[in-house]
Formats: sequence, structure tokens, C-alpha cells
Amino acid sequence: MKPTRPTIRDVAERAAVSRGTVTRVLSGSPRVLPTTRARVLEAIAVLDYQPSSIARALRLQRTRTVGLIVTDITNPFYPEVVRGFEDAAERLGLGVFLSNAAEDPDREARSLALLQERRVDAVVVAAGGLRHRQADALRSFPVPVVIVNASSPDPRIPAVLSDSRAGGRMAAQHLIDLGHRRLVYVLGPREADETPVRLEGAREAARSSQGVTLDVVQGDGHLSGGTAAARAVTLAGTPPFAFICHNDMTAIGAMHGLSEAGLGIPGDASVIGFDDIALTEYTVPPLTTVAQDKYAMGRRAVEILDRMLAGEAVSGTERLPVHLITRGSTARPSGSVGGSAVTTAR
Amino acid sequence: MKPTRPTIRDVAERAAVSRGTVTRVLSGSPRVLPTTRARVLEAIAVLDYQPSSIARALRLQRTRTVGLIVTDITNPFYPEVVRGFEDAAERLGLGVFLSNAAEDPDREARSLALLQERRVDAVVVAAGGLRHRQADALRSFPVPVVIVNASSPDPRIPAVLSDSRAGGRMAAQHLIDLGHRRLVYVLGPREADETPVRLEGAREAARSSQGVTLDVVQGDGHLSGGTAAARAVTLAGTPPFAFICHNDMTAIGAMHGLSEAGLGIPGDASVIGFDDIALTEYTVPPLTTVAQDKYAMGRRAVEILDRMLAGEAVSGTERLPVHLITRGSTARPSGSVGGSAVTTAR
DNA sequence: GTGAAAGCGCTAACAC
DNA sequence: GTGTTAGCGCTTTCAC
Repeated sequence: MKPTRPTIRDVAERAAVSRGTVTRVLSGSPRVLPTTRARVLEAIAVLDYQPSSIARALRLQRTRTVGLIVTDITNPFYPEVVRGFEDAAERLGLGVFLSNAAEDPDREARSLALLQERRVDAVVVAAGGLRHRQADALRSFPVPVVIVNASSPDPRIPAVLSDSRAGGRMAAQHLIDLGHRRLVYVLGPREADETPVRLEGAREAARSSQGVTLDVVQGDGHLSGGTAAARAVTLAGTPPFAFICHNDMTAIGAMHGLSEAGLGIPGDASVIGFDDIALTEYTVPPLTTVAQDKYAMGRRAVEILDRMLAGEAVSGTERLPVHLITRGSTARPSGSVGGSAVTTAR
Repeated sequence: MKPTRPTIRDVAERAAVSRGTVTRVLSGSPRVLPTTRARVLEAIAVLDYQPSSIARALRLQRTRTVGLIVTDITNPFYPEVVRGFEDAAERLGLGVFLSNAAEDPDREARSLALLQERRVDAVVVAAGGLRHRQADALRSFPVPVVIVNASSPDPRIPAVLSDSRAGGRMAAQHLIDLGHRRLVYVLGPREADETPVRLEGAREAARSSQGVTLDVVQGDGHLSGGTAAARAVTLAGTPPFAFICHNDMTAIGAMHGLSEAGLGIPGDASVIGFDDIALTEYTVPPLTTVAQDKYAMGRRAVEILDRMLAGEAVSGTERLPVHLITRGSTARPSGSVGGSAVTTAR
């Protein structure tokens, strides 16, 4: 029942060599006689020996393991980041300790402690924003840290984000080009660092066009927040509406709220999201959105972290390009004056 | 830059005790003088000492870590399972090594090897179905294994699933009660173990009602498969349609395909899903579905595993109850004869 | 090219 | 009640 795994010692005995020699074979050292190497490899195969990464880690003082803390794996934005991260990590032979913080700061703190105990070589935090306490913990973290999707809490901690300002600008400009004049921006959760940046991009576009207004309502990054925002706006105003949403989930929630209110999309209201999650093609109507390269964000985090593990001092914020994907949820406002409505297109 | 972490030795020196005593304090042994304990605790606090789980694992020959392999974290079904799993694991002081296999069997195999190297104490595989090679690997796995959402490949490996047969039955019965007579079942991916069970449940309901037919079309568990299935069916037949879908993603895809074909839901076609992912409330119309208790599945897996870690021999398949949630995507077929259409309701 | 031996940080058995 | 010690499985000098 408990057949106690073979150790390096078993391999050494079976191959009639010393433990040191087994290690040399394992690490591919050239200073081993081919016949010896063959004997060792055979013993390894016969015994189905797998070196203990635990013992190795103790000896080497590094685990070749990194921690990845995700605020909320339920948010469809993150799984794609995780995939990019895991793929890249695997290529480098790094194990990934994935932890889902479920949007709970305490849980996030405990994850951090756990990862520290497990002696991960580095930590990546993928979150919409860091809380103060978290930021402090990360600053004094004993191993390299990389942030994904949130601002860096410290100049020495690198961060990977999207070009949110350009994204916000694209979204607003798209609606403006269609002829919309009264835009509504549905914010993300208060702690999301990128919300103000996206909003600023949208403001830029609005400012540079004649007679365009931009209202702002709070959201929470979830379906329900989008729905609530749409309700509030439809109650207060009259169509046509033009919504720029913090993310796709918010946008889907908003479309739901608009439908509830009996409004047609894109007839009475245009809606634009952010992220380009898989679902956007399948909503009714399909959602126009600003696409983030989620997979690349995960991959990039690993690349940065790899350089840090090699001892290089990396810092600064890296912003990946975004692009607009036009689908059915945005259109010329009903009752608009056709092509002439486009006043500021470049 | 590399301030070398404090070890138990540092704590011992600072508290002027032996390392053994520090261990005793750490493990809460009663055989320690209160004043000594206090000195040790202070030293720990001052040095910010965190015991190395690596060294401890080497010594104890157990890591208090379990591996959780998820076929595809992109499928919204799994994150909820993961949450239930992580919450329960944390309560037991178990670390979770989460691995996303991205539906790639090779990756799954490599994850398994990695987890073995890292010496996890147990492994849980959450997947729609196991491939043969995987099943073999699990059978001969050196530590306890629990399966979630797929059939057990071996009588000694416990599995946690939902009561899929009842779910299939409920779904079909609901449509029959509404007056539908020609049902279409959209299958999941071929490797999904539960597809035939759910189908069998639906068949049972269909058989026990006069004049009800049940057609079957292939799906793949994804949005695109649902869309393709809907296209095929709408081309071949005439409304009203009644779709039972393997899961919610399939159902959302199917609704998309139906809309494309110009059909109204639920006017021309009723659609019912399986899983009850968060999104179902927000589709247009909201999706009727058979809800699985995903969180409980994750939690249950940990409970089982905990008993196995305690040396208990656990086996057998456990099936958790499901329930029907009626929303807007299902309705009486247009042109049906009203209440009298309900012939077999109990 | 290979072996011997020390030691990574921890716990548990045995002294006292 | 506390100290001492061996050893978990591995890698890496240092000899030869």
C-alpha cells in the first residue's frame, strides 16, 4: 500500500555507482563515461525514479515554482491570462502555484503567506487593483513580484497592462464616428486601477469632438453592475443611448438591463465592452468591444519574471496594444442624420 | 538584496533555546514552559520567521499540498468547482497546486508528472471525461486520487458527480409538460462521460409520455457546437423546436444559431441548458437550466480526499442532487393547445 | 571520470 | 521541560 518511492540512493546502488554520479547524469554533465551513463539511465527507467523536487529545492534554495494569484478566476478575463502564463512557464520548466483569491483581500493575503511558506521563486498578482495592505506586502516580498492588469505599487515592481487609454479613446471615437453625441461611461469597480485611464481616453476623444458629452455612472465589473447602470440611465434619459462599459461582463449586464427596459440594441442603444471574452461573439446582438491580448499579458509576465530570476533588475510598466472589434451592438443612432453625423473622424 | 531568510536555528539562538524547543512551540506541544514559549514566540515575531515547508516536507514525507487538474478553466463550470475546492482545502490547511490542462491530454499528462515530482499528497482531476492513457496513469498513481465530473476509471478511485440522469429527466419532462412533443438533445463532447447519462434521463421522460420523440445531434460543449447544432436542426425541420443542451455554453450557442435563423426564443424554440453558470440569468432571454451544485462538488472532493489522507479507504461514486431553474428560454410551443397539452405531469 | 562527505531546514526519538 | 542528534533526498565541493 505504501511502496515508498525510489530515491537517488536506490538508483545509485542498482547502477553500482555513487549518488554523485547519478546527479551528474541527471544534470547532463559531460564528465560521465557513456557506459556509466547508460547504466544509470537504465536503473532510473527500471525503478521509475523521479527526483524529489522537495529535496532538490532544499539543497538548491530555489523551487523553480512561481505563484500566480488571480483576484477572481470567475471573471472570464483571467482564464485566458492564466493560459498564457502557464504555457510560458511550462516552456521554462517552471511550476505554477495558482491561487484564486475570489476577490477577497484576506484570502489574497493568506495566499501570499502560503506561497512564501512554499518558497516560490517569484509571485505574479493578476488583479484589477491592489489594496493598500496588499501593496505593502508585495513591496516587502522576499522574491520577485510582477503585477498584471493593475498599477505597480512600487517603482521596483514591474507591471503588465493594456494600453487602456488608447482603448478608451477607440471606444468613444467609434461611437462618435457613428454619430452618437451623448455617451455614457459605465465605470468598473472602485478598486480597478485601469478604470480612470480608460475613462480618460474616452474623455480625450469626447473633448476633441464638437458637442459630445460624456456622462459617468458607477459599475462593479460584474453583470449585475452593468444591469443596474443601464436601469439608472434609461430611467433618467431618453434614447438613443451609447454605453461604453468597463468590461464585457458589464456590457452584457447593461444589454440585459436595456432589454428589460424594452429598448432595442443597437436601435435604441449602442453598447461597447472591453476585454473581448469568448462570449462576446455569442451575445444578442454580438458585442462590439476593445480587445485586450489576455494571453500575451500572461506570457509577458513570465518573460519578465524569468529575467528577474536571472538576476536582472526589471521595472517599469509595460502596456500591450489593444484593438477595436466591431460587432452588432453598436450602430448609428436612430434618427441621426446619416454620414454627415461623422464630424471628427480622422 | 538577498537577505537570506531566518531559519529555525536563528530563532533558537535568539531565544536562547535549542531547535527542538522551537519545534515544540511551533507544533503547540504542551511540554514547554510558558516563559520559554513566550521567548520563542517573540523571537519568531521579531525575525519574521516562517518555517520552510520545503524542509518540513522533506522531513515529514508529506507536503500538505494537493494537486487539482482542471481540463479547461475557460469553461465557466470549473471556476466555481475550484472555489469550493480551495475554500475547503484552506480550512484543512492544504495548499492547492492548480493546473489548467486546457483540454490537451499531453498537457494533462505533464501536469500529472509535475505534481508527482512536487510530491503532492493527493490529486483531484476535474474533467468531463478521462482519456484512456490518463485513466491508466491515475490508476497507478502513488497517492490518493479523486475524480470530479467524470466517471471513475477504477473501483478504488472515488468520483463526485451530479445526478445527471435525474437532470436529463427533469429537462425533458419540463419541455413535455409545456406541451413540446419533438425534443432535440444536443450532446456534449464525445469524451464527456455524463452525456449518455443525461441523455438516458431525457429518454426515460420521453418514453413515459405519449407521442414524444427525441432526436439527438452532436455538440462539443462549447458555444460553437451549440450554434452548429441549432443550424443543422433548423435547416432540417420546422418550428416549434425544443432543445435540451448538454450544458449552458452549448445552449447559449444554440440560442445564437436560432436567432441567426430568424427564430424567436421561446416563441419558435425552447432551449434548456445544464450547469447554471452565472451568465444564464443574463442571456436574452434568460436561460432555463438544470443547476449543478458546482461549489459543493469541489468541497466534497476535498472532504473525500481528507478521509483518504487519513488512511481511510474511500471508493465509489457520489452523485449530488440537481434542480431545475425555469427562466425565459422555455415556453409552451406556439400553436399548442393550451393547458391540455400537459398530459403526463405528475 | 568517480567517490566521499557535508549540509540545505526541519522534526522526532532519545537522553537527562 | 529541554538539549542533542540522526536523517529526510538531493547537489556540490574536494579528493583521487
